[in-house]
Amino acid sequence: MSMGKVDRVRAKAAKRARRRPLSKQAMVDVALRIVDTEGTEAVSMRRVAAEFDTGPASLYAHVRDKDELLRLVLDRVIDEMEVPTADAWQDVVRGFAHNVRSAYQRHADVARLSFAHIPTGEKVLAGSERLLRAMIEAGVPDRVAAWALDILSLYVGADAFEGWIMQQRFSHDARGRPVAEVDADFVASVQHDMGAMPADRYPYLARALPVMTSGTSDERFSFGVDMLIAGFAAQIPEQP
Amino acid sequence: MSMGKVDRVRAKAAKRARRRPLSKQAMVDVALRIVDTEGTEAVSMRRVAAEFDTGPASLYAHVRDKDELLRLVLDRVIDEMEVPTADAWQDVVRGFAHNVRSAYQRHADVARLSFAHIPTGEKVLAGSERLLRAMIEAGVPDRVAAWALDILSLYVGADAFEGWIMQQRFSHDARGRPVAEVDADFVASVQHDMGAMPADRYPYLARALPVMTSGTSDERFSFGVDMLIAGFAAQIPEQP
DNA sequence: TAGTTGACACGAACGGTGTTCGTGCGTAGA
DNA sequence: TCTACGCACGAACACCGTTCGTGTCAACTA
Repeated sequence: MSMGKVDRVRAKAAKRARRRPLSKQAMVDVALRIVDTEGTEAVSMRRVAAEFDTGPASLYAHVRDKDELLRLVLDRVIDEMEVPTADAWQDVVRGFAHNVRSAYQRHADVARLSFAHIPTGEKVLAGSERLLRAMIEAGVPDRVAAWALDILSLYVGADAFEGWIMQQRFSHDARGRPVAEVDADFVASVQHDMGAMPADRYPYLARALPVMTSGTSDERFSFGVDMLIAGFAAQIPEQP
Repeated sequence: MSMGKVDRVRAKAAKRARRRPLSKQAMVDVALRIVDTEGTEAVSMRRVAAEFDTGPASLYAHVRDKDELLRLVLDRVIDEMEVPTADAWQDVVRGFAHNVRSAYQRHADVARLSFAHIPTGEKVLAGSERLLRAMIEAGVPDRVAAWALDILSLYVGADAFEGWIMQQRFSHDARGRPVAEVDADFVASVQHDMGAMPADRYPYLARALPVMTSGTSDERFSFGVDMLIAGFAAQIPEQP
């Protein structure tokens, strides 16, 4: 049953010819598919390599690090964003935030990778340019516009990441149960964690807790963006 | 040279008597010290166990998970915050944000653990209560106040985490070199990453890039908080 | 006091992880 | 035809989180 040396070499060559070749692109494809189905934590060099019928060492010819691979994944995801096209600067800001968030949301917890990473894809550059132009032309000071871009990116990434974690927790608990029930359970469990949170010592908190989870996550996100927009708007100096 | 059984048992007993006993508290102490000196990624069950002269299995009698241990670490850190005492609601919000951030900043990248975790420490409950009361008494609607707490917590955590990463990157590059030079290098490297970022295609972005890194990280953070405060303020309905 | 129970301790092992080293193959240029 | 050189990759290193089964010891019961 054992193969001779020639056979082994031939089988190896055939295998290599059959599968698609390694490349940065192809590796990102594979990694992103893993992210989509199982999240960023499930990506491992061995796992990616296995999809190419090889060992992990092969990947290091194309990529310095696991970190670099994940950064490439994030870059690809973020370049899925649509460039906002609205007229009013407020709508441009809203569109930017919404579109970046949508891109993240399509890919599990990929937003986890967004912290302290300055993206450089075509789309996100165009989107940022659009946002800055809209704000500055509306009279927002340069500094405010630049910082606004920074803050928005941070907020969007954080929201998308937190949203994914929450969704995971929910879908784990909720097996076809009614939403209201799951929601009530959540509030109850938080109250329990807070040590029954004596309502006489923390009356406002007790009152706020059910409100905090009211509304959809989309509504809460939009609310946050609108709060920031209102802040930016207040920075426009009066016209003489 | 080899020990008899009796000797081995005696040595073991002596060792056990000498070191301090395992407990949730003590484990959090050790884990937090590791976090402070080397960051959250450096915490491992083996490492913590080694500080008690034992193997990793011993820890599982006190803690369900590595996750639980890290959550306990975060809870301890967050309970270092000072409860804001200002009068004006805006200053309460500012104080809350600043104090939580300070607690995070004292402990490396501990803010990484803050996402989707609802803290339950005494101090943070008191701080939240104070914040909610200040806002609601100022006429902010319940829903806005509750969501404001949510958004602030998210923003503070994200800022502290990002700040730590940036600081790491800086202190790695900057070995006693003048700050301005390091800063210029940073801008240059970002520009390089952006594919030289043609200034004719992205004029606003090119202009905004140096501005984005202007000011201290504290200033940028305060700016963000003030933007949110302005947004919240705009939600106070007019008095009849 | 003798026996039992239960909480804590922990060595060993399982099945993973990222990364490096040394070697080999195959192709492009001299 | 010979020589480099980029890519491939098996093997190994030094870790990781977690579980299992056993061991030990203190406190409670009879």
